[in-house]
Amino acid sequence: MYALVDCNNFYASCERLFRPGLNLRPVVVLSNNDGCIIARSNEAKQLGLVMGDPYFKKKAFLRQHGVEVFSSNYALYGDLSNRVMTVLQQLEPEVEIYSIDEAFVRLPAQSGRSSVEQGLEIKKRVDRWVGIPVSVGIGTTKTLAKLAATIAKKDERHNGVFCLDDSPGQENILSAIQVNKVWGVGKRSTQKLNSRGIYTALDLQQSDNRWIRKILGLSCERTVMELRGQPSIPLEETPPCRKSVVSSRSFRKPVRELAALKEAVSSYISIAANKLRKQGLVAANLHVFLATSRFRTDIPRFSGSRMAVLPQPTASTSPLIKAGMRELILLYREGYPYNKAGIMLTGLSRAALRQQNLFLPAESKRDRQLMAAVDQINERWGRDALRYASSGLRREWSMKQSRKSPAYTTSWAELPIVR
DNA sequence: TCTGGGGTCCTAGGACCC
DNA sequence: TCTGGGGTCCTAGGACCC
Repeated sequence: MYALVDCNNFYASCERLFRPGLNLRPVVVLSNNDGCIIARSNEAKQLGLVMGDPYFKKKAFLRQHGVEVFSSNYALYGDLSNRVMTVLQQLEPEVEIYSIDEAFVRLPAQSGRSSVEQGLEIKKRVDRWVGIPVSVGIGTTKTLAKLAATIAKKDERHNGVFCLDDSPGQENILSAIQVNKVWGVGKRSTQKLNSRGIYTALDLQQSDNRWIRKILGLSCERTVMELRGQPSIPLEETPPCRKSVVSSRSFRKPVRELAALKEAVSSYISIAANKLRKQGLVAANLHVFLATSRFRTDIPRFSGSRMAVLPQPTASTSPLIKAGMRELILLYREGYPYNKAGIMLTGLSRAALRQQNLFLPAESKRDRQLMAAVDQINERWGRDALRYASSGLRREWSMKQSRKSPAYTTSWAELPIVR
């Protein structure tokens, strides 16, 4: 059996962990730049707040209902996520970390306990050792486990653990689930399925899989097989090598000048290059992109991207910035109020196995040492302690985060004090 | 005034190879 | 009159996920 362990309202639960006074209060967490609501406690859900609601539209409502609002604090969420995953890995031999707040776990058959008992044990242990509430869904495939988890979360009779096995009642349960709730079935596929008379998870399970493949492709055919209890999406314990690294942000307010865009793009490149080095990778290509607001139809709009092929694969910040600046200048059009810029690194390979350029000198040892020194200093003193001048000093474009909680667990200066 | 960020996989079509 | 067959690689766009 597979279990999906899913942290309940993860970001909101993280914020509550160090503010237990908020435990029965409505809490929401905002996306970067304090843009949208991306996490809600159950109380906030009950107030009718929706995932993706723009903050500025709900500000008054939130104040009126005494909702506690947080900017996102990824240092905190990342650290608590690691703790949850560590507990799972101590408890079970096979764990796939699926996202920041979810993991698939294989439940061993010969444990002498039912799978629901094992699920309850997992839930109890995470609660006790980390303090984050989780739901556990169990099934013979990952897709069924995901589905079971939505039931575990919604229906309080199950104490947060639900098993969707092949018992006779399964059909009733599947027939009560809308097809768009199935993992892998999104908005577009739902439209196509609905127009062909398929509305529920049961309808999909009973469709002809060849026919589904013709209409919706291979991925959806796999989903059908999985709904029938036939594993078609394997557990991936060791994550495959990353294929791209992205760094992008919305600006605090629209930016028109090239100079400010250069600072932003330099900063994003610095962040991404550091990520590359941390994982022992190098990139062969750098993409730069630039866009005005998607939501303003009353002003001129522009969105575009350019790619540079680097002279040789690298993880050094300066050649990446050099290439990025060149592409940005070519991409930039004067007179637009840009609201977002970003970069993407692709063509990744392991630094140790990189393909050298026959006609260029290999990257020097000095260069590597410089990067290692920069990373070390920034690890110790914070991301921006030492940075390239091209990424700017005043950074008026930098994102808004007006309601951020302390980095309780990852910064000595911000440790909570117990009296 | 104000609407996030970071990923993956699949498919079709074009370019190219022998 | 008539113009093969079997491949690979790359890219862009679509769809999906959290």
